[in-house]
Amino acid sequence: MFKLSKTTDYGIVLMAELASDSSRATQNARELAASSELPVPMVSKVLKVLAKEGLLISQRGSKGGYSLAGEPDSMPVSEMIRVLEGPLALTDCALGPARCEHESGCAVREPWQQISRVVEQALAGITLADLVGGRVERSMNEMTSNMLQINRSPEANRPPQSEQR
Amino acid sequence: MFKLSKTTDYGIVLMAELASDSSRATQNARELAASSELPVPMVSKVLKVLAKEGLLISQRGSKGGYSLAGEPDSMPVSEMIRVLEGPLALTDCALGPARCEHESGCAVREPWQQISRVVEQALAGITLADLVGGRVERSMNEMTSNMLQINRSPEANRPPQSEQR
DNA sequence: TAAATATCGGACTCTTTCAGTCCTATATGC
DNA sequence: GCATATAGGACTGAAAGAGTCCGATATTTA
Repeated sequence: MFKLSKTTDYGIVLMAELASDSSRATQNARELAASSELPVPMVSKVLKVLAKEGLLISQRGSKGGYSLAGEPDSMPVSEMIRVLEGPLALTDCALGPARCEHESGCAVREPWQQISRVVEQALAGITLADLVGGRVERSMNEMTSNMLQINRSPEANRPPQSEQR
Repeated sequence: MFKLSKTTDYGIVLMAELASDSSRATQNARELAASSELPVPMVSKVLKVLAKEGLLISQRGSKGGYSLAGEPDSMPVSEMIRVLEGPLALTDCALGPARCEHESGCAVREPWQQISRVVEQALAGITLADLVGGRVERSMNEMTSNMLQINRSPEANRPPQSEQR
């Protein structure tokens, strides 16, 4: 149905939970499960992934737990999605060349790659700080109107720049 | 893995196939399967959905087949995705209120709704004509830079964190 | 009218992914 | 040493995905 997995959903909720209460820099899985009203084993599983991928710092043993590995405003949503969900690609062939067996016949391969990249950039422009600060709505509306306005321009001259990452 | 289903992928390829060859306004499932190198039963299944949803016009009987229901430049990608994939919602709670059982506790519900909407708008800004005309890349790059510029508002000034492993 | 050709509307199967649980090993604080 | 955490798996049931197939209906052509 073109939606994120629950794992990713939970992961971002948990990150937001950690970011929203700076008085408790480190919280363990049980505490986070309680405050987010999510099942403990699932929370534990997600936190492990986030720690392994470097978005959280884990502390073992008694008095242990998890804390953010960086500042919320330097943690883009696209990064959380990437580590929990895998690389963003709207279709298989958007993952790169030689992924699609119908190379020659497919006319929409390159557009898909571009579109995937745009979605990723949109998600890269929103950080954890935006989520907990409620700043998303305003910037989103401006963003949207600008996007539509630009894409509705029928003819324009192509700037020969291609941005790769 | 946060990607579209093959059904949707096929559907857009088929729409593009129909849009790219205006000399044959109507093509049947077998012809479209041949030109797109996709299995016939699957192509047939997808075309049925697109016709039922009003994106294609179907003609039964001998000499029958499918044709576009409108002009390619008035067929946004978001619409094709919606009819084949269902309503776009990155998470369950983005589908609307009363979808999430953790209403009071969840701090990121509204941001998710906004983010979903932005992704949808991004996809609404690209039409079938863009796909077959290869116009996507140019407008996409402009769009992206504008989105990022806008979102980099007041206090959030930082280079995007790019974490490689 | 009869035959050939297409779509229409399902049901159906097989496979893969998802969501969630559970267990053992290891590290840490007191 | 013991209680408490995370680390890293394996494991299961449920659900969605991908693809096939069949009978019914509509249309063209001979």
